[in-house]
Amino acid sequence: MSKRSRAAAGDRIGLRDALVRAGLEPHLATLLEEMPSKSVEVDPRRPFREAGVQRNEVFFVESGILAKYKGDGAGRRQIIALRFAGDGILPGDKVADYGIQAIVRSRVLVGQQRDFDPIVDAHPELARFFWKLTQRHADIGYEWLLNCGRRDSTARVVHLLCELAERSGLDPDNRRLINPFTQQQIADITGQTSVNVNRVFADLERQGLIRREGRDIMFEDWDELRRVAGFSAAYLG
Amino acid sequence: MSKRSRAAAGDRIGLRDALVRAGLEPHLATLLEEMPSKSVEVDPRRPFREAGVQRNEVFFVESGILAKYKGDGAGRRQIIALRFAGDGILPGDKVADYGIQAIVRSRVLVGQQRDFDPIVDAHPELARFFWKLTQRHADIGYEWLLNCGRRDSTARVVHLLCELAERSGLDPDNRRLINPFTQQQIADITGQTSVNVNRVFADLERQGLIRREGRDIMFEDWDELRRVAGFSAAYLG
DNA sequence: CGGTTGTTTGAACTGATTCAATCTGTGTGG
DNA sequence: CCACACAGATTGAATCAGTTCAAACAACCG
Repeated sequence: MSKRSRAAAGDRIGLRDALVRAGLEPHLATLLEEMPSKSVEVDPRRPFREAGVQRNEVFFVESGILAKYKGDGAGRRQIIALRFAGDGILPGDKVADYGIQAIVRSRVLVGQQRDFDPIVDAHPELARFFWKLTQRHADIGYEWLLNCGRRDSTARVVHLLCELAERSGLDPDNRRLINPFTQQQIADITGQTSVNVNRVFADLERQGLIRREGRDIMFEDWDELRRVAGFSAAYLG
Repeated sequence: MSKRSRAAAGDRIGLRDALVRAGLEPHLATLLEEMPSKSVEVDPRRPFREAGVQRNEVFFVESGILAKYKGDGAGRRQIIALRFAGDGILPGDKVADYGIQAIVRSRVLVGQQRDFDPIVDAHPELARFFWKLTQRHADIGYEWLLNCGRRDSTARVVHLLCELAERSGLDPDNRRLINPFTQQQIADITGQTSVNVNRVFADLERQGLIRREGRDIMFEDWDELRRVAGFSAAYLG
């Protein structure tokens, strides 16, 4: 997805535009938008789709942010991926082993796999487009894995903030990041506890690297933050 | 990829067969195998491809195991994905931010992107096949993320062993797992130190859950191991 | 045999968790 | 406007899982 010049996390753009920005040919984007589907408002932190059931659906995020998550079987929860406006959650060939929740109030286009598949079959470029999109999602997943596996808790949190700034299109001179996450959600993404996330934030603020206003975050020292996070935007493609 | 009835980690099967087993139409598999390419022996734990350079190559594993890895910029290393026989490492549109190494001595078919792309363009089913394959790889990556983020060190190690048993096709009544990994590599996959991996193994053996002969591992109590790992093979598709 | 690579063990340390309590902001109904 | 409930943020104290450092040991190979 190419970078957007100015678009906050909660922005509202049409699905077609979002797909075109993501690199899809306009006429194919139109096709997808016109696919039989319903557009749904999804409340944050409420059940939307549970894991473990057969789901024959396609989702496209029109606005807001969705999270895919998995449980470890003992109540611990890991958010494994985020989907921003224009991103999709595509059906696999098996029972979905992940649930879906919204991070912020989101508008989601829900289609049926039986309507989606024929369109893809009829337009080979779509398979290629979704292949590339899946590749991008996998690459982000790999960076998250590096994050959880090899970085300390401060770096993990800051890395997520840097990624969020990139993906939600913070402009470089505007230092305010509109942070849509609760500390618990940041914990679920970065593989730690909300208590520790809170301590990390307090530390960062004490060191003067960030300043906080409510949930939002001011990047006081962008370069130093990138450094402590070991952040390089390369993996975002 | 469908399960193989009997095939150890180091087995030697033709690429074509491996691709067909992975679900590809025979004539398409033939096309890929006949693509201009060279077949290379890759030594384990030696540099094969470094991160950060433009790579216009496609790789298909003919035999053995390849690992994709990333560094955190401070010398710490995370293995982010494994590729078994029949798996491919497909080119992205950007500079590869990961390196490649072999886990065991492997035979790898190396092709050029400029030869690969036209074949895919000419055969739409290939785009769909690789899309599905990428989706599978992403799903495995997500499970690894859950592993690193939410499970303790014992569960992480055992989970990897269970996955290895599934992916390399251990048969259910044969309890011996031919383990190709050094403890350092297991540490690099599960996000911990080799010292701790060693302690985990010693614990598991002390508890009678596994027995070790050299590097290989006997599953003494398959059910209990799956339980401590929270392992369910669903994500492997 | 010597060199190299991987495994094992101990002791000290520390980053992060756990548990529990308190505080803050926001929305709701009276 | 206030009282109340609720979700999320903050803090402290105790604990523990996993790291770090360092050294010894084992297996393999030319």
